[in-house]
Amino acid sequence: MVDRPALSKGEMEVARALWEVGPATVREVFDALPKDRSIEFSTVQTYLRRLEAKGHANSKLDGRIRIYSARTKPRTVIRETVNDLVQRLFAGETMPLVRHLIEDRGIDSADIAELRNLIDELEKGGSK
Amino acid sequence: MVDRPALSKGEMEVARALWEVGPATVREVFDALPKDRSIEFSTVQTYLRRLEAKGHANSKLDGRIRIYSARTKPRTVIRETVNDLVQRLFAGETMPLVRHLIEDRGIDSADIAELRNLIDELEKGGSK
DNA sequence: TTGATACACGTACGGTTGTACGTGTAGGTT
DNA sequence: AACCTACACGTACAACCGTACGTGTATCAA
Repeated sequence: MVDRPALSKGEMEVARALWEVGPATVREVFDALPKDRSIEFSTVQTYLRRLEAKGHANSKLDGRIRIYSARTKPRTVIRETVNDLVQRLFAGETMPLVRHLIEDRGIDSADIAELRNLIDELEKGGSK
Repeated sequence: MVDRPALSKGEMEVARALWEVGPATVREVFDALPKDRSIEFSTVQTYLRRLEAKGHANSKLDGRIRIYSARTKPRTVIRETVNDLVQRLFAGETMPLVRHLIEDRGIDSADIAELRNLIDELEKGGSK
């Protein structure tokens, strides 16, 4: 469990794109970013470099093209990021954020169904 | 709706404390921070100053003592922060985060009950 | 073979952030 | 009166962030 530096916002979105498109070139990561996200190719390149510097990615040259791959799993990064956020903005409590998400951002009926299942499961199996 | 600069992590936790203890002195905000949060008084002072500079707080002198009060509501800051996070880390989707919170951080049975109510309400009234 | 294209890599630069110290002074304590 | 304490306020400073440009070079199209 090496303690890697936290990701900045910009790094995070590039990391997410990298998770999505798997081991990939800068171009592929760049293309995987939301198209309304106006950002230069070279900026993405910088983020990938920094991601690697922070130990969140690896890269190797394939010919003259550099291939990046994620080194940390989404789950890990999400956990650390969300834990930090909950700590700072909600004094460590989970539910206020859950409530906010559901009430403020809204979820559709398919999500409601899924959520119902989720908590049914929790109630059944997961005591602890 | 003046567009205020986003809050940094440190500013956020101080903002949260300020919301909690209402108009308050630096000392009161300082004391409202989790006691395991090792931080200097003067650092909190700096954060409050920055919060004010960013338009998220006001202050006035009451005799020798400066009183800070929040200028933005929790809901607003939370909304902006969470929206940004969801955008960057979850490509804009709400449910993966909800799922993460419930599965990874866990909620107790009281919370489950509350959640059930919440979605019952949603299903009943709120179509849209 | 000569451009055009694409990419790697180095570098940059002002702004923000985390963290805190030091100095001056008012108000309480002996 | 002489201290101690608490706070305001100014200042600091390195690291990190967002953002990107420029230069060199390999590859592809004509």
